[in-house]
Amino acid sequence: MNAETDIDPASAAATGPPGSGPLTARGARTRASLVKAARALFERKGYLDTNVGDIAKRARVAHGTFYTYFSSKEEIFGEVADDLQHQLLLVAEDEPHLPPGAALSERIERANRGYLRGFEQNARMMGVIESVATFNPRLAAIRRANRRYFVQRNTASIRRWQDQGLIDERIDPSYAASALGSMVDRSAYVWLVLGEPFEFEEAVIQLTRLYCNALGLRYHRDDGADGGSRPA
Amino acid sequence: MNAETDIDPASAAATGPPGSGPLTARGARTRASLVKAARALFERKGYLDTNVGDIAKRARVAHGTFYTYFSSKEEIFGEVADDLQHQLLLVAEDEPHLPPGAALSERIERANRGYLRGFEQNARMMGVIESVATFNPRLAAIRRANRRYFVQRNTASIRRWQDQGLIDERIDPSYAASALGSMVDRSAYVWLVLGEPFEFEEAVIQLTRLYCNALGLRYHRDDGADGGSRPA
Amino acid sequence: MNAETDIDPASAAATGPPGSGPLTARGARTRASLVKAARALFERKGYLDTNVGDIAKRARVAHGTFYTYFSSKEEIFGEVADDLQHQLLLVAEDEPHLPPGAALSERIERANRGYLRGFEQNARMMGVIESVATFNPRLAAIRRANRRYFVQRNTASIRRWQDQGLIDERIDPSYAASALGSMVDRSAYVWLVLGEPFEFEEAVIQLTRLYCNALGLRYHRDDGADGGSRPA
Amino acid sequence: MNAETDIDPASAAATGPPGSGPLTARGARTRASLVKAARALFERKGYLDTNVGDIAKRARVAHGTFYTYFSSKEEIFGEVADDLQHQLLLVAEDEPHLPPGAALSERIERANRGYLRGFEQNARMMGVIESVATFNPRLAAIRRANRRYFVQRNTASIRRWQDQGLIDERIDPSYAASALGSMVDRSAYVWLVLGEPFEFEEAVIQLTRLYCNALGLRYHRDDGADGGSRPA
DNA sequence: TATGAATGAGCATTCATTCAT
DNA sequence: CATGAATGAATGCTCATTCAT
Repeated sequence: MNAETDIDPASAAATGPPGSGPLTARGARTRASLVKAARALFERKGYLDTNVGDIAKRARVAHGTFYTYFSSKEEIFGEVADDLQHQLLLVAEDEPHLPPGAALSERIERANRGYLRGFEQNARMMGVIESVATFNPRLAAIRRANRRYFVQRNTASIRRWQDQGLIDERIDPSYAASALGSMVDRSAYVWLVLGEPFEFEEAVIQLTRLYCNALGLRYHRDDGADGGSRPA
Repeated sequence: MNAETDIDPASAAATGPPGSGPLTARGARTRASLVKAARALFERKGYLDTNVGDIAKRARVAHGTFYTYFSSKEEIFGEVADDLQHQLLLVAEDEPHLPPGAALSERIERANRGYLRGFEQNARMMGVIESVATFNPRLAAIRRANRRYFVQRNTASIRRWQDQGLIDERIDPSYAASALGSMVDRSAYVWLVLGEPFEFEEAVIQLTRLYCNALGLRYHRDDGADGGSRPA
Repeated sequence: MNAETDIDPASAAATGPPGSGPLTARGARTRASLVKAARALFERKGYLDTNVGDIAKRARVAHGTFYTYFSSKEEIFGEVADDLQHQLLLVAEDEPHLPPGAALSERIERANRGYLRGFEQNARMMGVIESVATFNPRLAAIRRANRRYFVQRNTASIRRWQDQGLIDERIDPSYAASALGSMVDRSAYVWLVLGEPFEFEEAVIQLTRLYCNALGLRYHRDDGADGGSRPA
Repeated sequence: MNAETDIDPASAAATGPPGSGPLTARGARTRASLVKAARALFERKGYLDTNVGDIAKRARVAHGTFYTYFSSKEEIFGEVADDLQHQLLLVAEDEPHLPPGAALSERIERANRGYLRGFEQNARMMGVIESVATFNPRLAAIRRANRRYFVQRNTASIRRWQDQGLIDERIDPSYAASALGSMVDRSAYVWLVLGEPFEFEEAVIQLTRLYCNALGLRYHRDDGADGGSRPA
């Protein structure tokens, strides 16, 4: 639902010479160890303070070997970010499936939980990706495109719900999709990267409640109460 | 309302000798031109791509003169960010005042408009500040503290509104303050820094509607309708 | 980070090439010592085997200081080559002046002697310049332009001599200027750079004889003989 | 006549184990494709910008395979230069043979035409060889030896012609051989490598005229005129 | 023979900061 | 206060060559 952190999967695939080509088992091992080392260092020291020499050293290969597989620090960062994106999707899909007739609010809750869960498991790296996107034009562009995709998807959903009379008709779907996406995104960042204290399950519930309320959708948990979004 | 971008005003004042205030009028002028040059360059090229030499050159002073007034690039950046913070507050206060008995939703709308307005007038710099906060620990700490302050204030407000029976009682004030603050903050960033298309007034209205709805508060504009957050 | 390509209109104007700008006496000294060191190293080790670090070390300045005055190895090489060019002209002008009514052949001899003399005094560097011109497009372009200038000048002279009936009328002035220029140029290179054995005065005389003969011009030295370019 | 660009044929043959000749047909093919690829790249990008990896890639063999056949980039360059030398000689010999009693000037013209023709057909590579000879001591030494050989041969010819009373007796045979060789050599380079405009046949004629004139030898083309090298 | 992974020395360049004048 | 020269550590990247398979 909120995945503006995606790295365009195509970009990595399109990577030409250095990363492509046939790989022997040995080469695959070396490459993997470089990626692993890079991720560890990016997480610990951030993008700027990680240098290629460090990555190579940690992967126990010669400095020059790095360039057998990647043409720059930026490129290996893209790969790490890409890998992470896959993990995020997997985690989100791993959430227990809902019964066929599940309420809309339950589906929103599930999506929020999935997103937070994925973010939590990769919090350090998510923070670094966010950081890099603020000063690296290429990353920024990918992020923008990704965000656009998700916002459009959510815009369509919201519009459909409106047409079905499920939610507040005064809401503008695209603003709502954008702003509520920002809410979830940023909350995850604030809690998991900046370290603002929170409790996971409660966060999911509150986030979902705010989300549903905002749309004008009922959301009730564990009680028979109406749970209307208006007091009294 | 959303001002996690604040730079602690104390930080600049706390700096030691090299950053100490200028005494002569000439010194004041030099210092001001450095700050002005720095801001222009930070906006155009970002923090990383701006170097001290450029700042001095643009301010038409010798390279070394920079260090008469600032002990580092980081310090002058803090000052620029600080100046900007003042502007933001001034802009927010400049919003037309509401009549004494104005509705809560109107106050929220005013705050959102003020925040967006201020952000809009300094969008480039806001983007750069956000960026620097992602990789500079000192900036990040200041930002965290600032955000904490605003979230706590809003948490108190929300709690009070709950006590007064104005809003959804199932909402947790601190989560709501945090998440809704994130929504407004991040939306401003997405629209004004990342360039996602939006229209100012509509954005204010929609943001306010989502905000009020989320809290379970009525918000109606230009019509006599109930404006309840639930459809039908 | 990715904006080093920006050219700040103001800064560029103010900066100018690293080599320009105001120079204090100290700066002038440092710059001169860099140029001197560079020339010495270029002569001894050639262009490719001379690196910026060496130049700085020999000039007894920090590595980075080099870049206060020159933006690259290529640039300082250009300066050294330029200086040398001035020397060459000075040397050529230093040849004893001929009496007003001197014969054409004497003027050719004087020119050849002047050229060889200048080349001899800077033989090492002339060799290096020739070398660099073979693989550096910028140097090559300058050389081409330079050569064009001299060839055109000589073409004009030859044409004039032809009009005056002084030389072989079947000669094409531009081919002659080009080819005879090549002869003198290359001979100097072969003798003074490649080390092919020769004796200075004899070389001047023989070169001039071949030159005059080629043009169909009489050239006699120190004797009353006819000195016609044809035997018997 | 002018072939200072020769690469000593012995040099390649003298190379040790790594460069030893291929034994199998397959090896011969691999080796040949490496040489072909190398020549293509040297011509297109010059010596310095061509790297072993590129050569191997273009020859469609593994990087390491290169070293099965050549011990260094320098060595394969020597081989390419050597091959070219053979071509040059073949081209020169391919010039139509002269009748038994042909005039000296005709023989000179034929030699010049052959040299220019060969040079023209391999201009790019000739330029690269010239370039490499300026910074590679080994190539330079080979070139010097080669040039010495041709100059000596021409010196002997000129001396013989002098003894036969065919040419200017005041000419020093070795200076003349050297300088006139330089003239032809360098003219070919200037026209065909540096791109100075010229027309092939006219160039041959003018070069030959200058050459003959310089020696004090008659040279007339297509007319019964005397063609004396002196006006009037 | 062939492969292609691995090596690691080498180098130009940047830039925040210091310091002598 | 101002100047601008000087510093030198830091780092990404190249590429000829070796080596294990």
